[in-house]
Parts: sequence; structure tokens; C-alpha cells
Amino acid sequence: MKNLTEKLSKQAIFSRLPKAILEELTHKASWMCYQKGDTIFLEGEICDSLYIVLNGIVKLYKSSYEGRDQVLGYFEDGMLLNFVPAMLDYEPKFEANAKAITQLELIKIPMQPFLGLLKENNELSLVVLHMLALRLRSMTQLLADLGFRSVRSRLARFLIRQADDPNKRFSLTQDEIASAVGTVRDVIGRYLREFEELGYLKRDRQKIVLLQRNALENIAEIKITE
Amino acid sequence: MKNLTEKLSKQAIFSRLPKAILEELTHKASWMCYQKGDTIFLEGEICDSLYIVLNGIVKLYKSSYEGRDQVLGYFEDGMLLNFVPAMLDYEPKFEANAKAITQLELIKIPMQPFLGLLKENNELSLVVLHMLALRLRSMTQLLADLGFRSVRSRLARFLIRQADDPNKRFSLTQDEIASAVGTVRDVIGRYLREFEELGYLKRDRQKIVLLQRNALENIAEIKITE
DNA sequence: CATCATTTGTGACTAAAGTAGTAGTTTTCT
DNA sequence: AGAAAACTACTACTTTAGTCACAAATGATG
Repeated sequence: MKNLTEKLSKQAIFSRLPKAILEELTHKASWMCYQKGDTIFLEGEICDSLYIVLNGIVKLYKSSYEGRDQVLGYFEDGMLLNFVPAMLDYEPKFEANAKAITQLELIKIPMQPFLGLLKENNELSLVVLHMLALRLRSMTQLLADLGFRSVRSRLARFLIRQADDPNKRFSLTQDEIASAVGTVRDVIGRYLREFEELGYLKRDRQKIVLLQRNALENIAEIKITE
Repeated sequence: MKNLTEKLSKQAIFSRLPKAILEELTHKASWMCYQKGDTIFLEGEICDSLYIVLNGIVKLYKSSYEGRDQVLGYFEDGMLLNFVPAMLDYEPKFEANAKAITQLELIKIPMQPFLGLLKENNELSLVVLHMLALRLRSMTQLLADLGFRSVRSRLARFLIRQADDPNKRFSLTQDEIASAVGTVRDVIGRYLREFEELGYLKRDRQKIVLLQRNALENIAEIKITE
């Protein structure tokens, strides 16, 4: 238990809270651990708890009936999951699916005590406010991408982002890419082949190496506004 | 000036604040009035102020370089505009375009004093938190719609929402609909004609009357291949 | 190391959405 | 009223995205 309190206190969101309060939270919180690929929750399930990522990456995504996925975001250390429903609803339901795409540790905190804290602690509110603002921004970006850009362009952008990510922590199956880009595997395969034929990249299974980054940037950056 | 203080105090977001503080805000705030169709701001412009809608409706939308629009949301009485950039950025720029789609009154408040208030007043933080959470939810919904549903289905859904809106406060040109649905005018015209031929609705210019609401509901709710 | 599950490769096909061009309406504004 | 502006109609065409079906490669594991 002491262990858990410590883990909590290391999260930016809680770092300024007095120990006493943390201890209290700890009593109600629980610590959870997942393997890569594990499902954490599914859209529609009822749950009035809040999750905080300790380490690892969570993929939050929506699924269509046809089995197509669309990623809403990747959540890393210190980020909150399920805050919106937990704050707004009487009987909160997950609004999307979440899956561990790396080894993962989470803390689960019932919303009631957390809301209590929020009401008393403005600093905490501000931290959460900041997080939501960031998330809103990324959603806005995502929406514009989805609305205006072709799959081809979104894929190019995704590849560049991946290449830039210093710690490539998760494997890129075509299915994984498809859900990030918002399309189906077949289409990703088709464009990857095209890019390869054009000499923009080289690949060996899930290892993709960009050869002509700027060519891809052109495809990706076809501008929205600026 | 006293007038403005009063207007401020009537907004849910400020209603609990002591008069003295409101007066102080008022000094820095300004009151603005727009006609239907007026542009309030454009993406990319620098502005470190926050807007609060007093009455009327603001359309917030992104534009693509091809001149296509995608609505991010409609903002009504009491809602905040430009909060995210104003909170996150050192030199905040509007992240989207905003236009008055009805007669409109706004209050504009420089972000600095507002942030000051936020830091001191937890109740205010919580109200804003609540607003952001709502907005995040609507964006999530929007994203799923855009990602998974056909234009046809999105249009049907839009028409139903409009029909349900008790006070149809803004005119529905095909362009207006197109931007809400995330496509171009032509396509809207095509589907409207189809719906009319099928007997689902009747229209006379911008007046649209649903005749078979449930038929449209099917198209809106059920899936693409239909 | 044999087998089963996951992932990838392809080509042919279908459907949805966007583009273009031209013409015809209303509405609005002197 | 008459011209300009905004909005709508319609048809034909092009591109993009998604679907289907099946084969091959990889790799995990008992």
C-alpha cells in the first residue's frame, strides 16, 4: 500500500498533494498491470473510475460495426483515461475502447473521491484542465485530418511521426497502422507497396525505413490552412 | 460599464463570483456585437483573449485549402471560445474559424486576468473543466461520425437534429449543411434530391420538412451498406 | 518441427465521394 | 425595376476508398 502511495505521488498530477490526502486516495485506488495486446476496457461498459497511466502506452479507439477502428489517441505516463464520462455522467460508460499496446501499469481510482479532491484543490483542477485542453487540441487536429486529408496523406504523416518517435515502442502491423489512420488493412498495404515502389521507403515485415522523407512530407503536408 | 458587469454576472460561468472581482474583469473586457454571417475570427490570427457568447450562435469550423469546411461545433449562450489556445500557448492563435450564424453578442476577455481568476477560484476552474469535458465528448462523437459513417448517413442525422431543434434559428443553405456534415454542397444537393424522390422529405428552398422521419433515422443510425 | 494463428500480398470488383461545367432560380440591393 | 449576388439543379466524369477472395509468409507454441 505504501508502495501505491509512492507511485501516486510520482505522477505530475498528484505531486503537489499533501501526503495525507494521497494516503486516503490510495485506500480506494488499485494498481493494475497488463500485457501488450490486452484489452483494458470496451466502449459501453459501465465504470465510474478514473485511470492514470503509470507507464506504458494505451491506445484509445472507437470501433465501427463493420470492425473498423479509429484511434482517438495514445496515452502515456501520467495521462488520464475515462475522465470525461466519469465527470459528466451519473452512470458513466466508457466512450471508447482501450488496449495496452505495450507492457502497461495503471492506477484505477474511483471517481467520487477524486471529484472530492477536485472540489477542494484548485491546483489539481488546473492540472486536469490543462490535460483536457491538450486532448481537445489533439482531437481538433485529428478531426481536420480525417475530414480533409486522403488516406494516403494521413498514412504518410503517420509514418513520419513514427520515424520521429525516439523510442519506437510498439510494433506496426498493418492493422495497427490502419486503425491509427482510420482505414482498413488492405488499403494500408496498398499504399505501403506504392511508397516502396516509388522508393520512398523500404520495409521488411514490420520494420519500415524511410528513404525519402521529404517526398513523404510532401504527401503528408498538403496543407490544410496556415 | 456597469451594464457590462451585469451581463457578465448573468453568465453561469461567472454567476458565483463576487461583484468586486467582476468589476475588475469588466475593466478589461469588451462587448461585441455581430450580424448574421459576420466572421468573428479566422484560424491563425493571433489573439490571447477569451470569448464568451452572450446570445446567438457561433459556428466554429476548420477550412481546407480547397475551400471545404468542417464544423467543429456550434456555440451558444454561456459558452467559451478560444479557451484552448489561450490557455496552452504563449502566443495563442485561433485554431479554427468562427462565424456568427445568427445575430450575436459576445464578450471578449483578455486571457491574463482570466487565468488569474482561474488560479484563485476553484469553482470557476470546475465550471470550465465541465465545459471542456462536454466539448471533448462532442468532438469524440463527431470524429466517430466522420470516420465511420457515410455522408448520406451524416446528412440524415443532421436533418433529424435540425428538425428536433425547437428554435430553428439559422437558415440551412446547402453550403451550411455541407460544412456541418463535412462535405461539399453538390453532394448535399444530390442526397437531398434523393431523399425527396424517396418521399422522406419535402422541401421548398431552405424549408425542409421531414415526411418519413423513421426512414431517415434508419439511414442515420444503421450502417453504411444499408 | 508441425501446426495453428497472425500477418501480409495481390488483383479484380463496387461503391462512395468529389469535380466540373453549365444553367436556372431566388434574393437583395440600389 | 433591373442588375448583382447568392443559392440551387442536374448531368457526366474521375478518383479514392473499401470489399472480396484467396494465397503465401511468418512466427509462436505445444
